[in-house]
Amino acid sequence: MEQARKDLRTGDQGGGARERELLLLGLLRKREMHGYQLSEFLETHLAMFFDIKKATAYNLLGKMEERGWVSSHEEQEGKRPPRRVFAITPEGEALFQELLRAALPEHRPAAFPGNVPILFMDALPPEELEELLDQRRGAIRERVVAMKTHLDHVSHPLFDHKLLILDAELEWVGGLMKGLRKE
Amino acid sequence: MEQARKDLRTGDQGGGARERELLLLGLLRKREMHGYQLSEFLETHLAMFFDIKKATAYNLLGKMEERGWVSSHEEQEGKRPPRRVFAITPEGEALFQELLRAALPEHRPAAFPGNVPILFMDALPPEELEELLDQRRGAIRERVVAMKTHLDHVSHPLFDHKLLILDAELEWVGGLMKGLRKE
DNA sequence: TTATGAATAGTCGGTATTGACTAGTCAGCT
DNA sequence: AGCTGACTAGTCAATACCGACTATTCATAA
Repeated sequence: MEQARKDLRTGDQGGGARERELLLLGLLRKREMHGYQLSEFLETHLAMFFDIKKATAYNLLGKMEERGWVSSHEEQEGKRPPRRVFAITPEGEALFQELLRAALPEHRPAAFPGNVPILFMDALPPEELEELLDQRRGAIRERVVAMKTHLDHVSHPLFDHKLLILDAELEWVGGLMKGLRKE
Repeated sequence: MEQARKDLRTGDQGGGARERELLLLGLLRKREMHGYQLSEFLETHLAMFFDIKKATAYNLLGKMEERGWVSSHEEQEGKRPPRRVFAITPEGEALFQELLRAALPEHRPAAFPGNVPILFMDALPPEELEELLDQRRGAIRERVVAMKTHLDHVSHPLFDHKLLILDAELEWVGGLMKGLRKE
């Protein structure tokens, strides 16, 4: 009897970095770009929301080209070093549509690694704890301010999202501190 | 002139998986445990909040032992395969204190990879988009329900946090849908 | 003109992380 | 007494990800 085909999903990642591909495809959809342009955009406009580094973008673009979702051609401008311009292919567009419709209705619970220390609050004396939590609140407030400064210029649902989340965290830390004082 | 010492931070990670170490140290602080026990605990009690897999836990424990923050000894129970019991050392306790005080006042902005598709909402016809967003709302609501069921039994600040975040996201998706209908 | 620094366009080596696998033990059923 | 599935206790190969580095060109100023 044959072994059931090894469920070897390696090299075809099991749904992990799916959004990153959606992101790159979506950006290439608006206009073709070279890798550097893409990663610049990621770092200057999207870094607040999503964390993809240059090297990762190049890596993904390479893989997506192998799979036929994007194509690339060299382009020379003056004497600058030649650059590879990436564009989305029809197969890429199809995948984009598919990924988009799959991702939109789903809810991926966010990770808050910053909350680990909350598990161990009881290891600190209450006064010190209160002081530290107050500092945390201050840090969140600073982010809100920084965010609102941006908001004057650009408005986007993702900004609103970030603000709502920050508000929620602010309220939460406040609640923690109140809880401390009562005991 | 000597080159300024290479800023080679490899092998001494630059503040990335810091929280994972704090987490493991904090758990070992309450009582010593063998690796399997630890990873069981992570998967059954903490998976909702933090995402560490078994293999990662073992890996970290190994490294932390090398560095002297935890110690381990073999233990045999009946005929079961022997297991390594990990305990925190005084140096580990000192590190724990340090990491805790460093992490508590900081705010690490959370990543929401699930929001990538929001960037490309305009690629879909409004009716379909509304339908998909409605499904997303449903998915969030289900999580709230699941969460509240838990809350009857255990109460913990981390639960409250999760609920506040879910509420915020619910409100946000609602807002998105309202925005759609107005145009 | 030549040094200095910023921008352009990427590559590469190394670590972190994990899915899948191994291998022994126990409990219950037949 | 033999079989099956669940539990225990980990290991390992393979990928994902990124910090740091290389190398070229352009702007500018001394």
